[in-house]
Amino acid sequence: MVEKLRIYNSLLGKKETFEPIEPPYVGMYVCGPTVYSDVHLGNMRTFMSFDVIYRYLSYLGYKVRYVRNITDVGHLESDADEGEDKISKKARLENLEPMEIVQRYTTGFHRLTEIFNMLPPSIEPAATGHIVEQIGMIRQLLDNGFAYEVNGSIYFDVSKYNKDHNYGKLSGRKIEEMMESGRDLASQEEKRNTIDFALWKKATPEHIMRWPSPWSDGFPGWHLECSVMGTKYLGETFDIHGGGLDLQFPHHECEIAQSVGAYGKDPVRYWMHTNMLTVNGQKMSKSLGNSFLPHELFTGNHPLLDEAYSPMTTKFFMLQSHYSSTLDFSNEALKAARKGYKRMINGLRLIKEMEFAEDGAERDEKNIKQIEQIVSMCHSSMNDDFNTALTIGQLFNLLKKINSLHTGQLGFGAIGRETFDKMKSTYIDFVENILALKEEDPSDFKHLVEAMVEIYREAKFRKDFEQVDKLRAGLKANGIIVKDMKTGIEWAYEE
RNA sequence: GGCGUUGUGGCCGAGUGGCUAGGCAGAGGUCUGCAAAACCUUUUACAGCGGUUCGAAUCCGCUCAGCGCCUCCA
Repeated sequence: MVEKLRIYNSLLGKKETFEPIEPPYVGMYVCGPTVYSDVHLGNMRTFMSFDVIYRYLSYLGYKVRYVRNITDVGHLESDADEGEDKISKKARLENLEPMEIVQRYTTGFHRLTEIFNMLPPSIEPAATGHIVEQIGMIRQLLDNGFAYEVNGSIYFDVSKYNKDHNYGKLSGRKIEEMMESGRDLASQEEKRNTIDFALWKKATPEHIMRWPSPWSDGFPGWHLECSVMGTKYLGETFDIHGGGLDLQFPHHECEIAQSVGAYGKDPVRYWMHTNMLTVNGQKMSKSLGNSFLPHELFTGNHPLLDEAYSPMTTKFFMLQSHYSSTLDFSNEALKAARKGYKRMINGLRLIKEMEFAEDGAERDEKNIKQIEQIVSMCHSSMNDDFNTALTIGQLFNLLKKINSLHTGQLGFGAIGRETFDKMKSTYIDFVENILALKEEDPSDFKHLVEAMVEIYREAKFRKDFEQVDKLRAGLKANGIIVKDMKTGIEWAYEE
């Protein structure tokens, strides 16, 4: 491709040409889920977006190491109710071991990624597996004078850091303003400034998840795990760091401060943030109670849903917007997406079966040029900050040509073998490998069998034995046997 | 309150200083035993008011409305 990949970098607030630090290698870190409850659809949107980004980077030939963590340290619910963390709270409610909670929801999350046809990341590190490294980073920050200890807890000294560095450069904040607007909460008494954040918290007696450290039995601060694991697996400076827009501040801002404070280097070249999924214009979130669980969507079992929507319909719906735009959920939009998805998949089935056949049609330069242009637009759309929405539009344009070819309205000879091959590989690559949409079988195949058996009954009644034999053979070939019994005609699985 | 961000046709949703986004829905047509699919054509746009410009929905200003972050959050 002539055109180069451009990425919107949150750090600069503009798109820039993507240049990896050490091509062809690319390091990408994405903040993964906190596994104390089911991930909801909004969470999945982010992971799905980065799955497509991962796939497209690979498609371009980059060797991507994709790290997506699992946050399994129960961080504090909020600064207000200090002492209890999300995971141990959930464990207490459900009468389970904290790690049982972690295991359950991690497994659930993994199932979902498969259902949505996502690739596993290269490395999926857990925060609890990196306590030693986190303690190490805290030591480094203490040595460098950016952290201080109070009663066994360690805090990051933001104002000291800000003397020589710019705390707030990612989220566009000014430290003075934040210090004024900081909230007056009990847990902040230990901090020198309200904007300081915890690197290590001493555990209260009832806190279940705890580890020994030089300062106290306790647990690491939330922001630390990403800094530590990103550095460990991708280096002190790596290419891409992604996550939901709601992590931009304070989480990502703190990550930058920690890395710069510890290693003196900016950790990330390109910061990418995915926007929120909304319901009736409001952010979907667990705390607002307006979140959809994926299975609620798949079953239609939710007060706001008219009916069920399949995983691929959902995925298509999400990919029809750009990752950096908010996307609002509605039944109408989902229904429209379902039709669009099916149209696109029908096209995939067609083109996969289609082979070039010289039919003597006259070469049609206009059509060739159109197809070439659409193909190149597919690439340039993705190159333009992974614009899946535009890309899908182009694929539909390509689909028109495919369908015309299929119905004979456009001759193979008109476009020639070369253009045909390009069209075919582009459509398949983009739908199947980049957007990663796949065919969904109609779930109730039993209805199909029942319909066949009904035709069998009628043929038998007519004594059309040729038809009867054909139907029986067809079913048997698919592992279904027809049973002609005195009491009636039934079917069963072949034993 | 501070900082952002968004406002596109019946719905969803891209995009852009002048060149058809696309999907869904609607209308007409081709094809067809019927139906569907497919293909072709097609209607209703860029929140409001000003400004810059040969030309703006696209840039600037103001107004209105929504949303997000500032607290755990993808």
